[in-house]
Amino acid sequence: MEKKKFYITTPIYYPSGKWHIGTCYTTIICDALARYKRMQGYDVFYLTGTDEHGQKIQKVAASNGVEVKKYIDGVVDELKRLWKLLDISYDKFIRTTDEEHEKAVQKIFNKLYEKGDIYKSAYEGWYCTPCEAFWTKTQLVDGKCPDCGREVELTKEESYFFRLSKYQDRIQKLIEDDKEFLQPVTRQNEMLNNFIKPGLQDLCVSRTSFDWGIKVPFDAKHVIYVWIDALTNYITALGYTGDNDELFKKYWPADVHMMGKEIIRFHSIIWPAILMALDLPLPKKVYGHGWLMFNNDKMSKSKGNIVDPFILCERYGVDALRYYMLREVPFGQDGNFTNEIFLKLRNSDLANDLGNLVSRVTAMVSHYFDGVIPAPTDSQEVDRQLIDMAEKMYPTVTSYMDEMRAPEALETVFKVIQRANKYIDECTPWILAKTDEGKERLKTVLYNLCESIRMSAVILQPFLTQTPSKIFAKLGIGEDMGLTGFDSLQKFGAKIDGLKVDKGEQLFQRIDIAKELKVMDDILEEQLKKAKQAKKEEKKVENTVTIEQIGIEDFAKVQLKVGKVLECKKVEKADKLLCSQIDVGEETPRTIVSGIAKYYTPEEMVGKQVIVVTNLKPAKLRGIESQGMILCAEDENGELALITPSKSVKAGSEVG
RNA sequence: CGCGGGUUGGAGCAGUGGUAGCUCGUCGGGCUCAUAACCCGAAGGUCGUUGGUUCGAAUCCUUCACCCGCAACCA
Repeated sequence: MEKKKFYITTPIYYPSGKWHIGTCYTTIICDALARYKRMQGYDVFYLTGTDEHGQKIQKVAASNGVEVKKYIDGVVDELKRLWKLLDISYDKFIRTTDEEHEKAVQKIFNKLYEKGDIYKSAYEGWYCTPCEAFWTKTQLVDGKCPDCGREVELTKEESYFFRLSKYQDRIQKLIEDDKEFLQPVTRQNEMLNNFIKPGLQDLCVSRTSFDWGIKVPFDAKHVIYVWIDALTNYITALGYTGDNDELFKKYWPADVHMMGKEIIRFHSIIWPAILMALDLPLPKKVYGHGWLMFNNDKMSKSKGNIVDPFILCERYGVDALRYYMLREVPFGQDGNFTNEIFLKLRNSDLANDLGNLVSRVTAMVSHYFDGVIPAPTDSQEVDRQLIDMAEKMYPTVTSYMDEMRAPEALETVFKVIQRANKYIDECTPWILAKTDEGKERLKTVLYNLCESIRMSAVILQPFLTQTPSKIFAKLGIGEDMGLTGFDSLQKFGAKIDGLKVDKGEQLFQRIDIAKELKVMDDILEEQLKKAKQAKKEEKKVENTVTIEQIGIEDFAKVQLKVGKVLECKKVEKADKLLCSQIDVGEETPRTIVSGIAKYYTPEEMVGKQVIVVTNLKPAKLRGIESQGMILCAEDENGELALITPSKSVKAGSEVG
């Protein structure tokens, strides 16, 4: 009989900067799932890769003064090194710059074009410059902007569009009817209410504003935009439209697309629509997991609040990191990463519970039976509980893993490990060892312990990649003995007696948490400094490269005046906007809307002197016309600070 | 009233109508095989607020407050 297949994917990552621990999270979950399924006998295909096109990459590479492909190659090499370090068992690593992929994307684009699902059009809209909005003819009121009532301009910009609207009904039905498709369920309503029900717009799938991408096959001016370029990797990686599409025939549709919650929208709406247009089966599941926060703050490259996974692995081991990721982030919710919890978890679960259990058991086998695992002789009621738990472990873990609940799966295993520790106390081997009668009983006790450890190690293999084999080595179990596969978990009582244990080194050294925390803080601080430095450099480059010098006559075009805030209130339904009445020395005060509500309260604003750009074209913001702009300084974190004259100056005074 | 989620012992969470539970931390005890580990016990909560339904509400309905996502907005 042919093996059942299992196709699992991570998103393809964007190589615009350094890799961090959040990137590892998705990939490690997928890896555990992939390994789990392999051990269950599935024919698994695990895909990951990188999304390498787009304007941003082009820019980043330019600011580093490197050729684009060269720059990406460097970052991708680093990523592959990271996956190697973390024992990621992917079957294929796809890059959107792979020739195969590029060809396939062009074919797909063609196909959709021929079918009529991609069409060339223009933003044949009437553009209202102040509102920065396109309107269709029917939306116009008396031929003018429905928002601000001003003249609009007929603008045309050519683009290719994907007929997403055509698939609206099918997508809605998919999400409403197939409860398995989008997980977790809470996301289903979010998608339906926010995006699908309001109506899906056709999607612009080409750009002319940059050229780092795959060309539209029949119109070289246009570059294919991310939707069709990136999402299709899941099928092009299998050879779809290629010379050899055996993999595609075998593995598609995907069993799981795993991803962070920020991109489920694209995977649950756009991607299925593309597949529908191609007449291909849809993936069985799109799973959006939560984010891994760092100290309850969103991880971000620019903030520099990232823990370098290379450092973590080096200092504390791959398994410690894998364990954290798989154990700590609950189903469908955000998890939190802190150095302290990381170290505590490593100490308590891995060192104290698991490591120490293995130590004490192997030590006893060595002391009392010359290192040879004894055969069990009798069975008592106390043994029952331990054996029961060990036997139930595999079915329980399986049912959790089927729902992708690694935290609960691991919890199940560690319950057995804890039970084994308790079992030792209940049986008091050190007392048994003192009498002949006791020693007979001790054989059974130690056998039971060794067998529990073996079973736990077997089941831990998809999660931890180093520890289980170390445990097998300690128990004298070789790979070819048939004692390390899932089939050996059906029954407690494998033939391990007679094997020679080797106490060897501790599995996990305990860590002095206070001391290590300090070390990590220092490392982090170092990183922060570097991040800031890098940011500065970037700014410098920007300033010298992209900002051209202007003459005084250009500057004179901008009219700046001192204004005094008379009134200020929040703009309803907008959490960034404040609306102020500002006296700039004119007859009536001006109404100015600014995006500073996060940093200033209306009360604070009143009475303040500010610098106002007075000859800026008015713009309508949230329905209020803003007649100018208040100047603010913005730091690298995006924090805003008002610019104020250092002395009180008459309202309306010129600035310049 | 844009959509959705949340508010439970010091911390992090589980618990959808019937004696309030888990992990960590704290305190006390036990043990010595083991990595100062392991095992046992205790303290600690009027389950955000208001009103209601019910024999009975953390759980259902209602009021308000605060927090967090997403969306919008950010000249």
